[in-house]
Amino acid sequence: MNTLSYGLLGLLARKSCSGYELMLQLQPFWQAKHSQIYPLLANLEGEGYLQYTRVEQTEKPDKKMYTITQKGRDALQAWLAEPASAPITRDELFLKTYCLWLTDAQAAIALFSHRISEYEGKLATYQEMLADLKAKHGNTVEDFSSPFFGDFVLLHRAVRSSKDQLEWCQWVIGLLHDSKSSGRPT
Amino acid sequence: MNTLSYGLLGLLARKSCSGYELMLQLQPFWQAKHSQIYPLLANLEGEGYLQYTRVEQTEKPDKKMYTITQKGRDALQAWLAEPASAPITRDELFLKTYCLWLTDAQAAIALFSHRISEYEGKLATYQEMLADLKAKHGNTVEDFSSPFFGDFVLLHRAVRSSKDQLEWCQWVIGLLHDSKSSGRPT
DNA sequence: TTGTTCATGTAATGGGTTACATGATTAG
DNA sequence: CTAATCATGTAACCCATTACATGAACAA
Repeated sequence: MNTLSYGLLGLLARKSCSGYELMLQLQPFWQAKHSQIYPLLANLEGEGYLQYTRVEQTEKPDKKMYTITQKGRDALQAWLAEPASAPITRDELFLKTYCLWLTDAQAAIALFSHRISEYEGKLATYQEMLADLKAKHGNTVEDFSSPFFGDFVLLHRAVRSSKDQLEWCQWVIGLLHDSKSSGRPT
Repeated sequence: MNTLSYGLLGLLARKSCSGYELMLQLQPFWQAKHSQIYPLLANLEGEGYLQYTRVEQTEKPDKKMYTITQKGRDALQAWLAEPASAPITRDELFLKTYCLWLTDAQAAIALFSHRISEYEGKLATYQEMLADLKAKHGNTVEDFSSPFFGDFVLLHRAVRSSKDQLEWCQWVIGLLHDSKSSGRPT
């Protein structure tokens, strides 16, 4: 059982979903393509952690609705009791930053500007999601026995780290401008 | 050519190193085991991006010192001109946070406390590294044509995001305490 | 008519970890 | 005596992405 499998169980512990829906819900906090999810679901079903029923739809393809079993819930509980392993971050921008001295100021600024425009969009999305959550479940988000508590703190994390990354990029660009004008007079 | 290969070229553009040294230097910003690095180095050497000489040592095993070639430098330059792809983060704590409602307050607090103690150590390490860098190269760190500029901004990033993660964990623990005492009176 | 959403799957390939393998020196 | 550091490599496996495959509805 790998981490993504537990992630799928965690989503299904809230409500039954199709593989496609699971993929969409998972996106913000764990990247995974459908080609990885479908085989895992089949496997989890084979091992008795999930069950599914085929739902026929008109005007849309049929889908498989997966439901967690008691065995699945037990496995989730056991996993939750263990400490989370350290996060893995792989950011190409870190490696490029390490090589900045090999390039010129314009190219360097372009690298960080590109990252800024990427993250401005992400930040806006997370902020909207957080506002929606507060509007709909404002009274329950701070009660940790509600599933919305998890959503609430995760969205806070996403907003926070997006802002942090943006600020860092802007700070670096500022340094690059200073270095360009004072360090190398025309 | 994958991202890690460019990372290795980036390290070797500063100074010649053995595979073992590359592995150690890479750790803080890109996780990679020696079993991944050695074959990549052999491949880069075969393609003409690197050269190596065997260095015999007394009291220590022999090592291969790799040096970047002009072809390697050209490849690095071309890679630097392209925008960095979006970072990938996989944090098991996110998935467990999503499932917090399934567990009790003590277990939840334990999860975040564990993460805090992990990151307190990391933060201290990064802060030390940054202090050392400033002590040794204080005058050059803000000149982007110096390799120390890259080190400087990367260490800033590491310190920043460690702090951000710690603050988030502490904030969540605060909410968990509040929820425990006010939401569920004894 | 071209692209997007919904919906599921398999196959091939690439990226990354764990385990296997060796061997000397040094610190606890 | 055991573990860690230095030093290199291979093999097996797992995890993840890209590409292949199908097909209907709907919007630009």
